[in-house]
Amino acid sequence: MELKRGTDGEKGFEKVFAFLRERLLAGSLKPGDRLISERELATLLGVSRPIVREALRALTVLGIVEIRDRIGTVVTRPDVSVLNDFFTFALAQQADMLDDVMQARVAIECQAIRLACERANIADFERLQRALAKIGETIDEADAGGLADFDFHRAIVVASHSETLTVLHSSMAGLLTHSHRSRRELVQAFPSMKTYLIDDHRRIFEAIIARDPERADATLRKHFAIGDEYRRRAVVGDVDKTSASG
Amino acid sequence: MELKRGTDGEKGFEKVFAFLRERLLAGSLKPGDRLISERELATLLGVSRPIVREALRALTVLGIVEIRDRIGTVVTRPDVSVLNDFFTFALAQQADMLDDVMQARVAIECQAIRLACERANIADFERLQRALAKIGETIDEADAGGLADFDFHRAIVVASHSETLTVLHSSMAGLLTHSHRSRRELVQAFPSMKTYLIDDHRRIFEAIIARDPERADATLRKHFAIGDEYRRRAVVGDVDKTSASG
DNA sequence: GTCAGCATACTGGTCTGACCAAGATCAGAC
DNA sequence: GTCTGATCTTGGTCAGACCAGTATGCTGAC
Repeated sequence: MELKRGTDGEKGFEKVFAFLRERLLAGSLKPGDRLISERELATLLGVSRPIVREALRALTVLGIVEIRDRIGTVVTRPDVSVLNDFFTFALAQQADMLDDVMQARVAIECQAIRLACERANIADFERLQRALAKIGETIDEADAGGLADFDFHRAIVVASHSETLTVLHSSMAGLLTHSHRSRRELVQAFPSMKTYLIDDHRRIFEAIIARDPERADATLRKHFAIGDEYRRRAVVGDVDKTSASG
Repeated sequence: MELKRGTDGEKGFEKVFAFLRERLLAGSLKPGDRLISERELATLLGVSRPIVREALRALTVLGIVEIRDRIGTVVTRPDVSVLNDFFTFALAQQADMLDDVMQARVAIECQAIRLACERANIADFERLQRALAKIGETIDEADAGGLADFDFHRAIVVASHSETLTVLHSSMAGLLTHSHRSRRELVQAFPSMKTYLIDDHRRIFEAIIARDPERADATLRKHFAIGDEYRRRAVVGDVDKTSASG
């Protein structure tokens, strides 16, 4: 990595950032710790306060520290929001990335569901069941339905008890909700989707209950594939109730 | 999202950040564009220059813009380094996260290999083949061997032609190299690993050549599982040449 | 002795204005 | 028309200042 040893060579910002990074990585600065004040840091490193603020702000957007007004700067546990921001920006500038992100989402979820089969506990099962029920109840509503769909999938990832997977998954949350919602809007055009949505999710749920990773993965994968298929058909205007297309 | 409409309410930093974020997300600021100068931005938004710098610095660490000394600030294509930084920091503070990250790595790679089966071209095949050969050549070297191993796996992800997967994968590169290297050190203790390493990678390669996603995924997954198994046995000192354990 | 209340030191949040070094630009010399 | 150099502009940084609240501790009342 480009972890330059920061004795003196760097410019102001780099110096402060490297200084803090070292402590952070070495563990001498742990979550919960309060940093010394901006002024002290400035004099300590021989830079001006604005520079210190730049470094602190940088760490803030990275979710490493939190600047509390009139309190001080404290080290926080790494947060998701960074990835969220990143994906948000990245996506805005490359719309074609959306399909890519969906692939990543599939990757995360399929791995999560395998872990979920091993690690899920009663609470996870209950959460999944509730989400499943909600999907059935909101099948005709685009907004609520999309949310229920999203909740179910999130419940899968949560059940994996893997923080990293959860973080990655939720970092794509913004995009996923869009996707889920638009999928629900397709329900109007594709009545057959209702069965697909309900049955698929139920089958996925059952596979987790059965603690069968292979089946769960395969079912989930198929679920995504069918969703893609519907979306493709929607694009070409091939609706199953032979209505007019755009 | 917390995309507050930034007319005036926010504090200085938020105001500038929100202002730029809007342009970035709306697409009026595209990669390659040069922002107006810090001074102009400051007067335009009614804040001081240090504040503007904070916002620009924040965007910099997010990999959205690049501040070029004495040139100006330009919008860049979203970069991996953010995720790299994030994972680096996150991992430093939660060592237990490493296993989690490995799970994410498996997720990414298994998805990537499926895509690779569909999308890989001749160049990808050749890259894989070269990496495979390298693995055979460097089987007795810890460093070079670890690198060759890593290259092969990266080649898989590259062959998926999915930028997001590639980004995610390489963001975990730092950790993966460690993992690959320590695995190679195990080779000393487990002579049987040589066969495992070479044969497994070859089987993976063949599955991609055959363009069989299911087989490729399954083989890769098994590959990881066996690696885990070796690592577990190493921890408990169960070496296959009945040598002394630590 | 205890506790409320206020003064003060300290913190982040921000601004102003200034200086430096070097790329960018354009006028003027050739 | 081209080349060169002064000037403008840009980022990089600093110093010092003010504000608004927090935290602390001292003081005085009880």
